[in-house]
Amino acid sequence: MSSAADRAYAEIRGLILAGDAMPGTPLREEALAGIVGVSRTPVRDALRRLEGELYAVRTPGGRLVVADWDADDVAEMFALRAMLEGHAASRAAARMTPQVLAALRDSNGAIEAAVAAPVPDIGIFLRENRRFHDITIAAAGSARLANMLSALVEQPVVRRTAARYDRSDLMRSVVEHGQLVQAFAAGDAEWARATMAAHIRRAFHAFRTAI
Amino acid sequence: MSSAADRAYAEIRGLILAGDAMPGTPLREEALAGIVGVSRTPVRDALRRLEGELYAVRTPGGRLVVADWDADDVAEMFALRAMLEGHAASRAAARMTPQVLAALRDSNGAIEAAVAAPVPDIGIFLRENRRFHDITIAAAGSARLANMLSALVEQPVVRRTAARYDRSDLMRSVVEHGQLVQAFAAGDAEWARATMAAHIRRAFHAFRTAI
DNA sequence: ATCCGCGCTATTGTATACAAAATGGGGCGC
DNA sequence: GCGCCCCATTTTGTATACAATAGCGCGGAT
Repeated sequence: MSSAADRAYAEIRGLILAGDAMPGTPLREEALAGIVGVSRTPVRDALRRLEGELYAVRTPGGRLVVADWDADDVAEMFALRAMLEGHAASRAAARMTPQVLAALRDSNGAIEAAVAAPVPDIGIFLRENRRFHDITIAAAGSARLANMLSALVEQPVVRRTAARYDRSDLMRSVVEHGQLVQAFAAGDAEWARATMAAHIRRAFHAFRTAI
Repeated sequence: MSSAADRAYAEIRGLILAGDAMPGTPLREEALAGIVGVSRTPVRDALRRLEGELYAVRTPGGRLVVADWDADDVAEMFALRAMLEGHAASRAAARMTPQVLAALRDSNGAIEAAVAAPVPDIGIFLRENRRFHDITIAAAGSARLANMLSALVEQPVVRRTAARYDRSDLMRSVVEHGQLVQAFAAGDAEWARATMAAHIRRAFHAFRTAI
């Protein structure tokens, strides 16, 4: 895979998500090339991807600036994610295999262990939470769906939310994942869909109160 | 906007959708550059966009080939479109204005006229149908939603379906659009969502029987 | 005869040079 | 003083040259 373009993508995306590049900040190719340490060509590739994922928007004159995520857009992202990931859960339930089910149980077990520790390990929680959802999306068996969701799963948003969770909040995630596993085990697509949608909408409201 | 890159995008996309480039056909940058009459640089831009929209997929070695749309993927596209465009209709209903409503009525009036003509004009039908849906998506006021739907609205798929419509099929679209307008006029988001979802799922089955 | 390894070729990735276009500022006219 | 137009500078778009890498075929050994 293309190393320079990928590094540029990751680094510029990082700048945006970390808040180092505020909304409205112009994304100048040459300046970014200097920062990343590559030429303009891979930077352009990265910017085009970021534009496609709406991390950047184009001014009338063709210049790119960091996109502004207002509260409405965040709400819309959660709504879309609830819909699409609910759909993914539905498909996954219909295609569930013992191996995938075991992987999901393993992931949720790791989350539970991290939460049950004397000092809950947020790092493990985030990593395994991500893995749980990735496994579900992969189990849905739709490349298109996975592609759409990839632009929607904002790890930093999840992180900021999780950082403020107390133990009972974290445990609620474990319980909800457990409910999802039950729905998957039963092969009940609608149960899985509804549970996933509820899980994500709860996360949305946790996020809202967190900020 | 960038003329060469856009022409390359449109032309390569056209090759894929027209069936001139069958699934699995390698998309070689230099060859495409020759066809379009530009250099590799804008062709690369176009290919990256097409890759993001899953018109092309990447082989393990980094080469791009035309993606294969099997029946399952088409079904999934319609399912996603029903979900997302239903959501768009819901949002549009909540944000409806007299101006947008008038534009939608105007569009559907044009469709009805085209269908009612002694020889139904499929060209006008397709153009105005597209406009009707575009107005709805724009009225939803979500750039992210519009962005996702743009990769999902396969005009050629619609075209192949519409080409086999008889007058009663075409008229059914007019009726369904009329129902949507009613839901919009009432500002009933859930009515609009359900009507749009039903409209698209009917189109899906029309497509299935057409092929 | 088949399988492995080597090297060649085709293809993509990256850098740079050049062209075109847009923004911003300064000066001119009203 | 205000507004507008034009030019300089900055920034993006495109082309080309070069580098790296994957694929593939050939030849040899077992």
